[in-house]
This record gives sequence, structure tokens and C-alpha cells, in this order.
Amino acid sequence: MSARADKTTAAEAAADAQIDTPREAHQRKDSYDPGKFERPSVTVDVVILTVRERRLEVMLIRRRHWPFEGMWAIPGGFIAPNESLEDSARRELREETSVSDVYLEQLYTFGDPVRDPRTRVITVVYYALLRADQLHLRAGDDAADAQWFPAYEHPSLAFDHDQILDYTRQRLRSKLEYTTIGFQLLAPAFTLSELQEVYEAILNRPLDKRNFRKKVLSTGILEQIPETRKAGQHRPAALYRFNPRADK
Amino acid sequence: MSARADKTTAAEAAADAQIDTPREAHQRKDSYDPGKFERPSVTVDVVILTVRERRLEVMLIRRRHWPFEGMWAIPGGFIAPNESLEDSARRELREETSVSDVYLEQLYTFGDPVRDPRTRVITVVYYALLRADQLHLRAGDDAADAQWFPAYEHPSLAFDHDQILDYTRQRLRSKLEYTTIGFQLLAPAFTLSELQEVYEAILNRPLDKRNFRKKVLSTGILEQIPETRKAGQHRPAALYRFNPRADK
DNA sequence: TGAATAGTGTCTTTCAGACAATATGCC
DNA sequence: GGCATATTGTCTGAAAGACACTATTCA
Repeated sequence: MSARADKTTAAEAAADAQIDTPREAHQRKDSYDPGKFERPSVTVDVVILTVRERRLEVMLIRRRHWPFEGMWAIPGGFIAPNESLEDSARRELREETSVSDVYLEQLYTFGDPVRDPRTRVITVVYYALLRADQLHLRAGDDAADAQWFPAYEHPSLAFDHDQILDYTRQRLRSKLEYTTIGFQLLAPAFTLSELQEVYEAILNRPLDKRNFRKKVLSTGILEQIPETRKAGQHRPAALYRFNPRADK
Repeated sequence: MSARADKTTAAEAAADAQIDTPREAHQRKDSYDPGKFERPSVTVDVVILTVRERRLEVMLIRRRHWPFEGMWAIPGGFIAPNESLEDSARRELREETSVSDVYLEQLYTFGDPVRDPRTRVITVVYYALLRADQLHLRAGDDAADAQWFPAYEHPSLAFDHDQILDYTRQRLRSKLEYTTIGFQLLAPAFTLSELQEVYEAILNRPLDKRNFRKKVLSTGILEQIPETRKAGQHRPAALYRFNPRADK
């Protein structure tokens, strides 16, 4: 058999591994043995992030069973048969936080054969950015199982979740520089100082106030609104809103 | 049951869907019904790219069966039980091209429930960059089933593969700007004109020769080697090699 | 009037991009 | 000498980064 003879596409091979239907039985290729390919378990994990008190924070779940019992982990769950990967992530997020109107992006798929000591599990990881005004929904919860942790200073996590969180932070930092992703972490109206705090929390370093303002204002994606924010015994700050239709 | 009560991690849920082992049976959670979660098929597709004759080209496979019979598609296949996603992609690549020493990167995971009309197939897509000096291996093959096409001008593809290829081109263009990914498409020794051709092929637009040279030479990642490349009746070009240990 | 944060401008350096003439080897 | 590609530098505008003082509100 030449190497050419078993050329195929993944989709073609996939169908071969299915139980035959009358329609497909006659054209199943013999070069694939369905039994040879066990289907792995597939899950969707969601790294849920927010910025609170000038810190990037991540929501973690405490594991109650072997393996890694008692350790903290990134929440996740199965993909339902008829939902897309993103729908699945959105559902998982809703189950954890009761919110659904959030920024959500696929991060990476982790599939090391021994990443889970029990069985082969491939996980498609998403990350979600919760706005400051979406946080009260779960505040005061009996936070025994789920808890916010500083994303740059958290307990060692179960499975390969340390690696996953590290990768999430990297992606977020890099996207911050060339997208408007930072606005996803703020309420619709915000001050420039609040925006700067979000950037500093994600980048994990201080930024120069003048340079920061110069830069974001020069992009033209911010619109000042009439109201101001009064907070404490000092000058109130101007409020801005994100203007998504500012094609630069 | 409170929302908190069914908090879990994907890994935890995954194990619940397995057939019980004596060890795990006693701690299986009842909140998950293994039968509820059919395991999807998972494949790995590999977008195999190269630059030939100043053009970015992609290797495609002609489908021989329903659905999309006769259409061209991105090669792919199943994940073997004990190989990682990347190993699987590397194996697929070797089956198609007989080469294994290539740049390979995970692109994205596509999992729309109806992307394959037959059954639920989730595909983890990688892309591979073949160097010019790795191409002869399959040249002259009886190219009935596999064939190189211009990546910016190709036939309409099966499944969601047009979308996958489009996304690959985007990723490649963007990575070209902030990584050394371009060098992966050239033989160990190359001229600056050849390097520029790779960049132009990927970006699909001409670049200014002086600015291009100024820029790549200023990074310090190129080392000139003594030999020159003679090609035709004109001045021979200096040869360079990529110096990966040039920390900038 | 003191406390606390809001708000503002200049200078320097670096980088990107537009732009065209000379150099060299081979036939 | 003619051909074909290799090789080279200047100018300009934009953007990034270093750096410190004044403005405003409220208690």
C-alpha cells in the first residue's frame, strides 16, 4: 500500500469510526479500523477573570475528589451533543457566575495523554472577562467551593491548570496591546484612572499616567460623557465610554 | 440544589463519564449522568504550507467519498490513544509529506455541531511550515489525491475548511510581524531576497527592499556566511543564516 | 487649607515608510 | 558593454517613553 493510498481528511476518517448507517456502510474505507480509535473525553474549561481592587483575579473551584482532592482548579464541564464549543463555554460560565453577557475567547486546546491520571481528556480552554459591574452577582456567596484568587499569586492548581492559567495571562497581556480587550473588564462608564488600573492589573506593572492617557485618547475610541464620578474628598473624574464604532 | 452544589471541574466531570473502576466507584458524583454525554469524535487537521515560486501554497487532499465528494480538503486524521495533539499532527504531517522536522503550531479548535453532516466532529487544527529544501521529497509524486495550491487562490474547500484556511493565513501574517516564523520556510542558508520573497508571499503584497533589509539586519538575528549564491548572469547574493541565539 | 486624586506638555529616541541610484558578476 | 539582480542612505512623520507640576473638589 503506497503512502498515497491512505490519504484522507480528518472528517473522512471520523465518519469511518462511526457505527455504520445504511447510507454510509457501502463507502466506508477498510483502511480504518473504528475500534482502533477510542474516542477521548472532551471538556471545555473556562478561565474566568476579572479585575478587582487593582488586581487581576481568577475564579477557581476547589476539587472534592481524587485526583488532586482539595486542590483548586479551573472550572469546566462536558460539551453537550448539540452545542458549539463556545456555547458550551458560555453555559459553563453561566453556571459558575450567573452572567452570560461577557467577552469570551478560545485560548488553546490541551490534550496531553496523561494530563488527567484517570483517562484521556482533551480540554478546549476559553477565557472570559467579567466586567466590574457584573461581579456583585456572586458576591457574598457561600464561597466554600468557588473563590476568587489573584491571578498572579494563586495556589498551585490541579492537573495542568497552572500551565493553562499562565498561558491565559500571556494571551491577555499580549491582546491588551493591540486590541480593545481591556474595555471588556469595565462597566459601560468609567474614568481614565479606572481604565489604567485595568491595564496595570493585567500587565502587572505600573504605567505612566500621562503617556497612558495620551495613548488611549489619541486612538479616538473613547467618548467623554457629561457625568463625572465623585469618590472621596478630591476632584471628581470625567467619565468616558467605549465607542466601538470608531474605525481608526 | 443550589448552583454552588454542582460546581465541578471539567476533569472531575470527565472521570464521571468513565466506566467505574473499583477505586472510583465510591466517589462518583451522582449529579452527572455518563450517558448524557456522548463523546464526540476528535480529529487533528494540519494545514501544510510552504512558499514556492514566490507564492504561499497549501497542500490539499481530494475527497473520494460523501460528503463533499470530489472537493479538496485539509488533511487530517484521528488522535491515537496515547499520543499528544502535537504528536498526532506531526504523524499526520509525516504521512502526507514524509518530513517531520518542521515548524508546527496549534491554530484553533473547530467544533460547530454541524460542521460535519455525518456526526459530531471536533477538530484541533495545526499548521505546519515546510522549508523550501524539504519540498523535493514529494515532487513528482502521482499527484492525484494530494496537490499544492496557492493559499490565496484555491478551490472552494469541503466542510468549514475555507474558514480554517482563512484563519491560518491571518495567523501566519500576524505572527510574521512579531516572531521569527518566516525563517521556518527557508533552507538553512538563504539570501535576503529569498527572505523577502517569503515575507511577500505570506503578506501577499510587495515590500520595499531597502526598508526590509534595514529592518531584518537591525534585529541582529542574521549571520552572514562566507559563501554566496550564484544564479544567472548577475551579481551573486550574500548568503545568511538564522541565528536563533541572538537575544535581542 | 490640607488631603487626595484629576489632569496636563515637552523632549528625546526609535521605528516605519517613502523614495532611486550605484555596484557587481556574468554572458 | 549590456543585462540582471545586489546593495546601499536620507528624510519625514508617528509613536513610545522619560519626566513633574498645576487643578479641582471636599472635608
